[in-house]
Amino acid sequence: MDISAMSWDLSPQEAVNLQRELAGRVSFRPLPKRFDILAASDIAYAKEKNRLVAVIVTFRWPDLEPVEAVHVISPVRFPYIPGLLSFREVPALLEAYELLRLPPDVMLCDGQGIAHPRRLGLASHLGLCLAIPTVGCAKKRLCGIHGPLELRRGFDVPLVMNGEIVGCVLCSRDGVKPLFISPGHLSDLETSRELVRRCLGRFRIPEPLRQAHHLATRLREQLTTRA
DNA sequence: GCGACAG
DNA sequence: ATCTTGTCGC
Repeated sequence: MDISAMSWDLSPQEAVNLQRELAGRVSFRPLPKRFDILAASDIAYAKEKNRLVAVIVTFRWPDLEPVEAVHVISPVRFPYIPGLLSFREVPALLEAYELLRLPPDVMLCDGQGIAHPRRLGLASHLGLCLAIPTVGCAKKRLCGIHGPLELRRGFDVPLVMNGEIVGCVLCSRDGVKPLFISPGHLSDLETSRELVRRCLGRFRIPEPLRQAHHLATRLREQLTTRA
């Protein structure tokens, strides 16, 4: 199957079948010890106009100095269905990716990696399409179970699915709701968690994702405020 | 049948 | 995610 020529106009059932097939192609390995560019992606929706803004921002690693930011605005053509988020967001992110002048070495995604019912969350799906390492960083749990977590910055507990550890639940700041970290593609449990830890600033959301989210929101405003 | 349910 | 007002806290 040729991922680059993939059709994105699928029925939910076809999407599920595709996920089952693609999940077997996800691979795991430690993220590179050293690399130059980290990317973070996010999407904002202009509900009224049925359009979305896909944003990718890149940073130098490990200092996190901004490098470039790109975005695309495109129509929403797949409904939100828990477990099928990637079919709604990945197509636009692939378009945005083409606009980057400097290809990133790793991408942080706003959603799950393999912590997914069929082990193919947004981060895994996107990483597979781009053939680059990705890490999933979600604000809520999709599936899996975990024990109690002490709400102190840096603390984490394993996220378990069917007896297997698929990620971790990480407290990014004292007293806040935890993040759900899982490997996307070409990454692993430990290096994914450490990458996110190194991206933590003074807010709950890791700084790169937070900036991508800010830009997406700002662009959505323009879309709503203008003609 | 009854919840749970990324963004 | 989006919509939406005031409000509690550092």
